[in-house]
Amino acid sequence: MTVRVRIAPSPTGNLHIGTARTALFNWLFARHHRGEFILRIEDTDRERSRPEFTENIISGLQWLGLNWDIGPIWQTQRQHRYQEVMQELLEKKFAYRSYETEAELQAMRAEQEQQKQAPRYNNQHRNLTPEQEAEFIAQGRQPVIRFRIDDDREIVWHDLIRGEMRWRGSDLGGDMVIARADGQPLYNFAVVVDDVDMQISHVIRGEDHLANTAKQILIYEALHAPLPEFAHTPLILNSEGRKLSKRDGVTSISDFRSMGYLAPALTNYMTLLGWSPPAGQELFTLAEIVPLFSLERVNKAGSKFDWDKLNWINSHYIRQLSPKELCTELIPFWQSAGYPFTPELDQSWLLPLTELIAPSLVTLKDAVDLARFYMHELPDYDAEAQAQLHQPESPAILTALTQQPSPKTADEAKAIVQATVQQCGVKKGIVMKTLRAALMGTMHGPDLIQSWLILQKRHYDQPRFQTALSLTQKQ
RNA sequence: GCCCCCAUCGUCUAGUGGACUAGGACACCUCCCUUUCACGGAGGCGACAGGGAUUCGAAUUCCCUUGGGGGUACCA
Repeated sequence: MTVRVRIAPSPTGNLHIGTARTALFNWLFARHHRGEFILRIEDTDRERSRPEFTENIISGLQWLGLNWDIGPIWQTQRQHRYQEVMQELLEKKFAYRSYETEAELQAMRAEQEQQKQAPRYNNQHRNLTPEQEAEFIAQGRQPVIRFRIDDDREIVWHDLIRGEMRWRGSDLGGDMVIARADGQPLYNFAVVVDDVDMQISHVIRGEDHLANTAKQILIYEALHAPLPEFAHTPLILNSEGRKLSKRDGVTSISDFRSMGYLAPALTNYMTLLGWSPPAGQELFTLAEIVPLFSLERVNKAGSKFDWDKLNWINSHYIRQLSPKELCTELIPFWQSAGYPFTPELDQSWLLPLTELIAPSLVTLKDAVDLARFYMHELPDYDAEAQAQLHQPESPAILTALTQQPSPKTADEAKAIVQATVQQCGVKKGIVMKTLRAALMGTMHGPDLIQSWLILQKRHYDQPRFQTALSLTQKQ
């Protein structure tokens, strides 16, 4: 059988990490089986769908490297097809027009709730006479179209992740609306028409669709269409253990990107949420997962999103990059921080700087704070650094340093430190601390010798010694 | 309320009746490296929700309880 899967996001928000993970699993499944992956934009909800969200979804999938073979296909472009199938269902009496007003439906639900019953549609318009229909129409009512769901039906399917699934028709809430009063087709109907037309072989989606699958199977049957395989993946949960939603803060792929997460880190982490490789390794590229991926190894239980682990994976991928590659990633972050530099002209110090701070980066954005000390002629001297500069031996050490030429190499820098140790008769640690305070304005940071060499290239070292020296006098 | 799903360290997970005194990863703690921070290296802490049943033997099978989650739209 030819494998053909799809990701079907609705453009009512940015590309959500849950959608992205479902896309990822579909993509991996398609690539593993040398099948096809389709992108379908489910924009039947016209009030909530926005073009900018479609834009965000498409660029997000591209950025993650989840390329599709067919699409994007917009559901709104398939209106005529839905009307056609709708007509067929009406003619064959699988569907009918239902004339309740919103208020009547609400009243029905309220009464059911009061009687501690499950809210459901009571199918009261299932067999209206032509006269009754004419009466409703005369009243100006706009009908929805409902699909018949027989209470005594049992729906059974074998889920590729969950095994045998069984639903009673009576638990599906009565005849379901498949088209609104304005004629717009609704999700459960449009999905089936599309999946049938597009010959989708495997429907892989989140477990929040379990009940929808039962309903959709009924539509497949009415259409005499072959059933695809179904696989319902576990959900990504927030720290409270609930389905991750927009309200949980950062959940869209574009947000992760602007926070400085790398695409390979994100796909690696998302893969680990609910799936594990046979051999147990945890770090792998998309290409490495493809031959290993199978739905059999997908978990049933939901998994909590864990920033710590994502951070660890991201820092791993950052360290995998060459200084040149990493620098290219970092430049946009430095630019939006407003740092004054010219990417092409300043390679001589941007590259060593990148190499220097690379081990400290968890996200690309961390480079903004870490590079701050090298971007302007003078740093801000924090309290700790000032305290160090107020030490009795500081003036002598700094004076000695100002009398030395700026070092061009690490060896020269170390020699200067050594000479200063001799000249001032203090321990090396004292010289290093004073040097760090004077050069960096803070007592913590990347390797001091390397930092000095970068500052020297910019001719920032001597001005900093001078400034530090003047600070030793102030109280 | 009703229906459905799920249940191993704090978190992600391995485990498909004996190789389990339950393995790995993240986080956390200790030590080493080091002028500092980070990286790296070596250790440590830490889990089968509870109760029955099946079996010579159960984390693994079955049942119940408990707990958690999802769904229950003229959203997707």
